[in-house]
Amino acid sequence: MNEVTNENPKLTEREQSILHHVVYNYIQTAVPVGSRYISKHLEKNLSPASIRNVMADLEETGFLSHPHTSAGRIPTDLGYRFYIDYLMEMQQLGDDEKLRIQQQLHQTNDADEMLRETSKLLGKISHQLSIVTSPHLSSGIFEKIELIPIASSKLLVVISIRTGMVRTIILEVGAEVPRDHLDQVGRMINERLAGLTLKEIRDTFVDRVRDVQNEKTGLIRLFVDSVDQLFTDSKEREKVIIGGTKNIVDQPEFVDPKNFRSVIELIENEDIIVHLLERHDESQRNYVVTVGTENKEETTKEYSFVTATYDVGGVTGRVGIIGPTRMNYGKVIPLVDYVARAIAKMLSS
Amino acid sequence: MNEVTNENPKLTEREQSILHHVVYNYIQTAVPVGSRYISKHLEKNLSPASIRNVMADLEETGFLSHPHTSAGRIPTDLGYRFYIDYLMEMQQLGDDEKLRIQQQLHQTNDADEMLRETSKLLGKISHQLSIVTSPHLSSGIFEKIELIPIASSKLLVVISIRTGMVRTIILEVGAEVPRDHLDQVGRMINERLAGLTLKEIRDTFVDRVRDVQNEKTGLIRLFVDSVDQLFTDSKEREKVIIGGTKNIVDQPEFVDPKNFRSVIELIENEDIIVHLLERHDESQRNYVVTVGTENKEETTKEYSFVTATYDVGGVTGRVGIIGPTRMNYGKVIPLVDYVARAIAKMLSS
DNA sequence: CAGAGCACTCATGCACAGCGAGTGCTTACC
DNA sequence: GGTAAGCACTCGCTGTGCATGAGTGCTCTG
Repeated sequence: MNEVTNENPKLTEREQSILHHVVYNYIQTAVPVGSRYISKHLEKNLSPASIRNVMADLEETGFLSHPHTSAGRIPTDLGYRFYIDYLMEMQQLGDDEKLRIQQQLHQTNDADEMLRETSKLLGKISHQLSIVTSPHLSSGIFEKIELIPIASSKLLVVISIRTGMVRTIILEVGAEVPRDHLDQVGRMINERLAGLTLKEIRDTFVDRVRDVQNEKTGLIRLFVDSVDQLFTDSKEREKVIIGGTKNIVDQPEFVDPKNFRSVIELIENEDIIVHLLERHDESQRNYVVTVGTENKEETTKEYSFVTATYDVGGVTGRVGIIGPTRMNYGKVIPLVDYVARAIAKMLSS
Repeated sequence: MNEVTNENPKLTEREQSILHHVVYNYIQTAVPVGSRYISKHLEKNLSPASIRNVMADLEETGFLSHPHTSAGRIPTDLGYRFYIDYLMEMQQLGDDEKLRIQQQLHQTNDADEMLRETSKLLGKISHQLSIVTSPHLSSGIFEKIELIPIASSKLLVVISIRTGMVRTIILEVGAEVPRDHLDQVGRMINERLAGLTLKEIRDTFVDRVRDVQNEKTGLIRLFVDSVDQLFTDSKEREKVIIGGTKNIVDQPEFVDPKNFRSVIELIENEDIIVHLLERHDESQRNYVVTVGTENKEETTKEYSFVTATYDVGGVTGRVGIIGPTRMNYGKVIPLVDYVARAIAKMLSS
């Protein structure tokens, strides 16, 4: 754990080594780490005083800080960032953990429940809060629509996505629409929307049916009005599964009830999380880590997010964990990454 | 608030009056109440010493206790029970609160979201944890079934309930089944199950289709095998919506992190709550209150539950709140009751 | 530039005292 | 016999003072 793994721009080797130790130890113990301690554990023998000099430099550069005069140093968000990018070694995932994850995934074949349970497990293994979003259907490709009358004024709309997912919505229709007319409208929609993604449909549906907009039963008009409801996964708005609250409160940061509040705030306010996940989604890389203030939100400025995308034929979702910035990134990142791949594999089979 | 509202068996009028004061004040302040305080506020002038005597009696009978020698008295579960049954006055619900509830209910027409938001509001108004269960379909009456092929090996089953609710399930069928055969099977099932509740169907489906069990495509066999999945509301198992965590942590009992843990335990372990709600369901009365140890569960022995049923044409669900035994029953009970009625009205329209 | 020495700063823990709320008990009164 | 007054006692809570120790910053020397 002491080698510097990657090349990097700004810091001398000694500075890096000491920063590494500070971050590593602080992550393990949650106690500010002092010069004496590092002096003892550093392979290269340096006196505490020398180390203090380096530390002071690192503090000036913005990688470290200390809570009060006579306390050890703790990493700043910038310090964590440097640690993650250049110093940290990924920890291999244990075989037993892999096994637990696989078992959990195969325990049920209800996708929703699978995600929920996996979320719980993720929380348990990482001792953090875990988040899982249901697959976004937006980028899924439309296969076909079916219209089934189920009561005089109710219409069941079934939309199939190419990967095999299905979405059903109930619409209120003004008056009863004859079966053959329904079939006819259905056929027409199927022809016009074939091969598009749901997102494309949302954006262009009005144009695509403009010529038939005034069709007699008002059905097309109803569809136009409900296009958001129909082609937006209702789950997208709210369905972020949060689990593992029990685990995160064991973290030493939560002896202070103030932090307690903030985590509950986070759990209740799913919007914040959804918002942040969207930003993660824009990234190209497979997994994304944001540290503390890097997520602009005030509420989350003391938390880090590690998320990864799972992709099932264009339909994607996210899994990840949330925890105090002082988190074991080296362990959590491979874990999240592994779970994401496992879910993708599971869902595509 | 000082009149004794109901007749009751065991206690003298003075004892009741004092018990009333102790419980009432403790609910308001969360501070053990002493004899001196009561002496000052009691309309009938009694010295602290006399009140202490009565209190000692009440303690012996099991209605009061005190945490340590030099502290005031706090009610036991039994004390709360007596208070609820005989002493308490119901508080009228404020017009503004009624308004907020009505507004919330009409904000969306998605039933699930409506319940979720109402739960949040209930938590906010009561400053407690709120629980809402989705309607149990079990006692709903089957209206019709429809079978729609959506992919070569997938079948969408749509089950309508008389009150207008609809449940959709996707089944994997071994091989493709021709459309006309599907229709034929659908018609048959519709005939045989008409007018039954889902629960009855679950219990007797096998018998009702025994004669056609070996029909060529294996469709009936598939239905028999999946009867639980088809006719049990998937939501029944898990769908209890818990909201208002943010509010309950403001309660003074949660300055102790130990209690914090227990409430999180409760939230994560929905099973416990579901289990308790089942017990509440058996009650005949419209609303049910259980205090502390009255719910046998170890985890909930410091919490009280107030729940009420909402009933939409035989399909029922529960709404309620959970909080420390020291809760404002006089306010919470009418609130829960009102919300239950409002939801029922909302859903049946 | 490394390291030793030293003064200084704080957080933490502990013991101790004082306060005040409240009780229980005894005794006196009507 | 119920009511009240007096008094000693208990116990939690708070504030203070003090010792401890970890850790720093700075300076000076090799």
